[in-house]
Amino acid sequence: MVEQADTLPRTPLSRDRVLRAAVALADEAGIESLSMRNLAQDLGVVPMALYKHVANKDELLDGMIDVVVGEIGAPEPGVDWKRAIRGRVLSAREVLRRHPWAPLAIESRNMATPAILAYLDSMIGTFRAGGFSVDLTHHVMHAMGSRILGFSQELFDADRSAGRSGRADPAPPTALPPEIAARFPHVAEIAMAASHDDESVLGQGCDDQFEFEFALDLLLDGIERLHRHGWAPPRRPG
Amino acid sequence: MVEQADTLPRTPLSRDRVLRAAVALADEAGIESLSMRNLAQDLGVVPMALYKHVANKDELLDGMIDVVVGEIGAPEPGVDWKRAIRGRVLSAREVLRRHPWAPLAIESRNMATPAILAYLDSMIGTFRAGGFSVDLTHHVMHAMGSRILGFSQELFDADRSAGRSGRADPAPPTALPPEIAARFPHVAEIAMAASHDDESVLGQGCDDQFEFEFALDLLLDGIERLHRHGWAPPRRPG
DNA sequence: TCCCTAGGTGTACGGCGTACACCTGACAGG
DNA sequence: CCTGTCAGGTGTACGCCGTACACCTAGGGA
Repeated sequence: MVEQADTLPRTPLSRDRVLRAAVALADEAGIESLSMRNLAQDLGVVPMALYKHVANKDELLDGMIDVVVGEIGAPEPGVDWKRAIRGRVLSAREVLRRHPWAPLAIESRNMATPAILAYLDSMIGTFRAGGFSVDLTHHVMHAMGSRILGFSQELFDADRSAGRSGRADPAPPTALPPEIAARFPHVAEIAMAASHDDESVLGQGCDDQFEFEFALDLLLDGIERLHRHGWAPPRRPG
Repeated sequence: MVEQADTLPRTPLSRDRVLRAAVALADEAGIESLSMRNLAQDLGVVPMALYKHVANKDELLDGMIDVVVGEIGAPEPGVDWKRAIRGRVLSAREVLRRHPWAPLAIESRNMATPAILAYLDSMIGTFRAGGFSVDLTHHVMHAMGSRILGFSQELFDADRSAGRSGRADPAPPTALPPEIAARFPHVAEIAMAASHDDESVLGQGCDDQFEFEFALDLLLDGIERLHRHGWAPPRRPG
């Protein structure tokens, strides 16, 4: 109770302060406790005040996701692609362990936030720099799914977004906006290649079924190999 | 408008009718339109009537998941493990394409529903019958994640449930209840093996980090092999 | 006949997101 | 110094949500 008279000016709200408080609240009390009202109370402010800094709760969630994804460190330079990807994914996982609500939040949204695009772009860049073709990079990104973000989930699964607003969702498959394509060149490259004939944006122009089977067979082949080579568990500390 | 006078007795409600109507509503209008009120209206009944058949909305969701998972066909008998798993997963995926809301619903819940356990048990049984050790089966199930249910997600990820109710969640790691163990012997076997020293139930007694890295390395090794062998895209129709 | 019970009803409560009108204090231009 | 503007915090209110609780009602066994 070091708080002095209520006349002293509280640090003024800002989008950043709102987002950080929201992340903290979700971390501590669980995502289901994150209501505009609770968040406002934490900030010592009336609920409607938040709407001067975020458009609505969905945008708040997007902002929170960006805060979290922004915590994932940059890739260590000068290492081979495999080590780079591995290290980055494990670091992403570490971040998400601090924000257990984040995976579900990420999955339940469109996930085209700037921070996520930047992260994916850098991941794609790592594969490309390792000599992967655009096609193989594309499939491999699908195969890793959200594991690339430290958990597991199909990225860009058209079905998922359909699940949120009925099967209709006749939103036109708008092409990647130019300013996005400019900022995330590797994402753009893959989006281009995937839309080779008619379709466009990620998740629309690429063959979901193909991607799924590609990942599935990659896993099954790996599993078969382990099996045939007589895989045995490493000694666990005991 | 073939409906006759409002005196004629509507088909009486039943848990099954409620669940099926809920699935239909979620399929058609999206999961976010599934409210007890909307569902009741669809059934020509007052909202509170539903509570005579489901305890609450969470239980309703669990029931819906079971309906969906129950739609996944049985494995075709007499084929090798790889073909069996592959076929079953693709059939699961097909089912989930009809219920796009289901993956998120499954992930957001505890997913210990009977139908899911039965499905997993049968999958585990397929691996075991193919000669996989208990350990390898365990890791491989983790590696496939929810892809085994036709989409992607870590099964039994302790972090995920923690995300729902704060980090506390001091729910005791209750051992697999005997009646469950009896009904799902393969699940029980893996749970047993995973709790070799002290911990118990799935997701508690197994080393999350180990499982994650196992899956990650399985993927990376597979990817590396594709890369080294000069993978090229199959000819696409067009 | 009477009562029990399964199952549908009606009302009400507290919480949610947020539209909209309002206030207020800092600051720029005259 | 006055005054208009406007960013940003406030208060009220609306329509949703899940669901507790008391109630009614029809059918069926004792």
